[in-house]
Amino acid sequence: MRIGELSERTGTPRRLLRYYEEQGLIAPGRSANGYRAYDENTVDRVLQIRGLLDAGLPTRIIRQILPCLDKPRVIHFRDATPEMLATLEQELNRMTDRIRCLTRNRDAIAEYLAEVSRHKAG
Amino acid sequence: MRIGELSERTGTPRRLLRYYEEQGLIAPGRSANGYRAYDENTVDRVLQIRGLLDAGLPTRIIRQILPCLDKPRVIHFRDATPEMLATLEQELNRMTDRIRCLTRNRDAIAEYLAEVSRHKAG
DNA sequence: ATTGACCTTCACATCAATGTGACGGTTCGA
DNA sequence: TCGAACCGTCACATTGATGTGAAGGTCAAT
Repeated sequence: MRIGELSERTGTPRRLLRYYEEQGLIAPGRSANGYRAYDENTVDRVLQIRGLLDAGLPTRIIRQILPCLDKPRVIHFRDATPEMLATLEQELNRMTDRIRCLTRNRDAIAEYLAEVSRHKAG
Repeated sequence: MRIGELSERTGTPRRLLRYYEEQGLIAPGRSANGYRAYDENTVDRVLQIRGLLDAGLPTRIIRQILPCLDKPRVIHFRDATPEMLATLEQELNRMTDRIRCLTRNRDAIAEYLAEVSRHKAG
């Protein structure tokens, strides 16, 4: 598919699709006329990228973790350098921290809303 | 305490502590000489702010949700306008989305690391 | 063949979070 | 009283993610 369709299907401005490519997050082919050619699973990948960006990860990190998330999992042991593994472990920890923080605060908001609605009902 | 101590105890540059204040996230008093005076629980508040920022929330949103998270919970019903409640609910949903995304990807990284280490061991 | 809806690259603009440093006042200990 | 280590404001710079628009190529339908 071309960039317009991908943009529509992912709700992502074309500008950003090109930006993600520039950042090495996606790598579309090119058709004869020079247009970018995306395959079907790029849709999911873009959504995944956007989710991670929205969760505070910078493109630099996303670029590093994306290859580990491909299904079916194929491990390129060239890439699995000790530094890379250390980075991954560190990011994994940061993600866990984020999850904790988000969960705690989300639950607090939920409690607040529950209490407000209890008040209105009571 | 003054800004230096708060900075050290939260690992946050002074510049940012002033920025958070400018954004209405913290509101220190002032001592006679004009120095900012923070009380003890500002430490936790700053850590909470940093966590939320790191998880992708903008200061604008953090400013809105912080008052709902104060313990002990005191609901200022002036603030609980329908629009405010709608915003909170929406942010709650976005946070849930983020948690889902982070959890999924974190688990995938964990699996990847497990597989690599299985390979090294095997 | 022209129009309109695509696509391309390039470049400058914006916004939020953060870095950095200038310049000056305060406090405290040697 | 001097210097070091704080603090204050102000302001300009940077970085990453994004907005926007110009100038031009491609292609399908009329």
